Amino acid sequence: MASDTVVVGRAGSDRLALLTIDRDAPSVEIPVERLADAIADREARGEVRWVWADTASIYPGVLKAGVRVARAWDLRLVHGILRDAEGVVDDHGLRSHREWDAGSAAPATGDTLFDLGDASTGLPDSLDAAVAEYRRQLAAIASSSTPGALRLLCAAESAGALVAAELHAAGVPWSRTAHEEMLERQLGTRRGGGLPARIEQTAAAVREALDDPTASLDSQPRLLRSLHRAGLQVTSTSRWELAEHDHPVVAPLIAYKKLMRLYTANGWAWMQEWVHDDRFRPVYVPAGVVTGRWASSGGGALQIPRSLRTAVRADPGWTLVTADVAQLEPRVLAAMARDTALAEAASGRDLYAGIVERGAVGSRAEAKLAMLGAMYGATTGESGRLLPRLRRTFPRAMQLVDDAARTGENGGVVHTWLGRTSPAAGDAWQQLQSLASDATASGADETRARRSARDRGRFTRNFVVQGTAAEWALAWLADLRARLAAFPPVDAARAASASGPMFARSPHLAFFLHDEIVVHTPLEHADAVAAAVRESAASAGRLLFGTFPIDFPLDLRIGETAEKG
DNA sequence: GGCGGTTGCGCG
DNA sequence: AAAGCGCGCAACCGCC
Repeated sequence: MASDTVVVGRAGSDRLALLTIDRDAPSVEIPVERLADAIADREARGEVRWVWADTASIYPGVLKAGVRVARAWDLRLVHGILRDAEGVVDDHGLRSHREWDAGSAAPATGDTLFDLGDASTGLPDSLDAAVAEYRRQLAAIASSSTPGALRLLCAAESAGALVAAELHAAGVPWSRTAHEEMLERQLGTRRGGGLPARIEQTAAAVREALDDPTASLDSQPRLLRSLHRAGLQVTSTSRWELAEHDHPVVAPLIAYKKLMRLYTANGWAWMQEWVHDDRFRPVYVPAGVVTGRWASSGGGALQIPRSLRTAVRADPGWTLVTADVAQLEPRVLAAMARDTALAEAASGRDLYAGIVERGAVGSRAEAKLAMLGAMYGATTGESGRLLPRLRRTFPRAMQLVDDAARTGENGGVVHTWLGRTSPAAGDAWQQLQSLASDATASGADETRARRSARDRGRFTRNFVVQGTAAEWALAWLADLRARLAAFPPVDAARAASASGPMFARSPHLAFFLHDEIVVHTPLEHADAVAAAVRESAASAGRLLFGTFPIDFPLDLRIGETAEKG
């Protein structure tokens, strides 16, 4: 049961090469279509870490064959981390190998078979190239100032890439019926050609209030002119500004915008394009955000309105375990800063209530506003006004974010708890700053430079918190994924077949959004899954922050729909 | 008719 | 019109 590392590369147009690098053995060549079998064989014999160029290109085909891997190392994603990592002093040549900077070869649908990178992405695909890059990465980590943390980050990032592919393969169980009922209830009946009934009615009410039967409601410039003609002196057509005016057009116009948003973003056309076989299969993009958060492409997976969660429905005989972390970012901040006062305020309850109890501010709403302001860099308004009180009560936490902001304003880089480093200031930014410090600089130059410095400070301020929260979430996902894999499969007769061959008979992750997960599980496993979700959250906290007393309480529900109860 | 910029709004 | 971070997407607009 010794642990092995197997590097996968290409050995020709239709052959792959597998090399077990910890052993003195030659590489093995197999036809591309044998990869899933080879992986299944090797996984059955003991613990193994698969090293490959790009999980998003290779793993979907493996899953489609009903095979899963326990551990992987994604050379593309790890390269991105180490290339920028401040703690990597001697990079062992890694940074000069720019060919690993190429984007993923994964198509939006993710259903190519075993495509190990190709000419269109520029990612290297030979076994030799993969082995060489893997060795550079290990050496770079080993010689860094924080090898343990970086190794953890790279492993978590790679595990996340596995989860992303698995989430797409399994999909979110989706009820077209529930979705359609919701659309009809909100938008009215669909009519051939034109807009749904309630949208038409609301549009008519807007035109009536404007006393303009032909007013265009979908073109911002034209709508703005119509509003001006009707005596409403707004500078934009946004809901926030409209809501501040008392005029008969305001209510119907806001209603119209809301309905149109639902219709265009998540209406019947969206369902037609993105929901197939009772599953919504978004494409997740690990590390798609500079902070390390995931992005998504296609389907707007990370922007599904909460009102649509009612369409997320378990298969018959199955249920959903939905969990989100309460106030993840301020908790992460407390642990990073070793701010025991903030950690105590967060302990075992609503963190904002804890802040009120400590007397920093008067109400929960104020506590939330102040804390968000501290992490986002508010300077004005209510939020900015409350900040000094937070600074007095939680000086260590506030100093951490203030330091990050100052570093960014001065052109420096910051890093997350595990060592993901923010991008360096660009040439344009540097030029703007040096221009402003020149003797001949105008007042306008100085203002612009100062503003862009502040902008950058707010970015680095938030980077450390958002990025570390993303690391905690990766650890949570990776740990939970392993726990779910240990559940016994249910009878084939009870299979959720639309979840694909790999997940049809076992509890599986179905959705992930920054600090929230949904697990689709056979009914009889629901309680055990809920326990696993809680245990993995606690485990993630220990993995990142050791014995520092910070907890990560979950808001957890078990039920057939993922709607917040 | 394709393409990038702008506006507005959904999510955390 | 957000104030104060990070995203993706639809629709429109002006331009080539």
